[in-house]
Amino acid sequence: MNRSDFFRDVSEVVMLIPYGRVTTYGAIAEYLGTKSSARMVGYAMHALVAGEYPAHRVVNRSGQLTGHIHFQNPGMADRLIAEGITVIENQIVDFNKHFWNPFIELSV
DNA sequence: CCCGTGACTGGCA
DNA sequence: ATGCCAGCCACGG
Repeated sequence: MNRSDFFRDVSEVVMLIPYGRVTTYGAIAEYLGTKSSARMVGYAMHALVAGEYPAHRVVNRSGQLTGHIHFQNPGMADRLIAEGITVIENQIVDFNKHFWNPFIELSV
């Protein structure tokens, strides 16, 4: 799998995240078979923010909006709040209640 | 070509 | 429970 494949796959998974749900960099990385490259998933997000992808639904393992800096206009938190998710200080409240697991939801 | 820098994470102290 | 550390690897200077 080359870089562009990876980026494309990441964008596909991100696109599948349901409204009002969130997932993590690691979950996506693991789903794509590159478990140890969660960081690359984060890197791939740069390309997605510019596009029509719900990149705001991807947070870190503890439910923190570590990528909020890369959003403008509606901030990352505002976009999530708009979807019914409670966010306090860049931290999602009841994170696991909103967590979307690619493995289970896409029944691999 | 080498080096520092991350939207990260699991494991272990 | 909390915090630190070593892998991780594409990019830009």
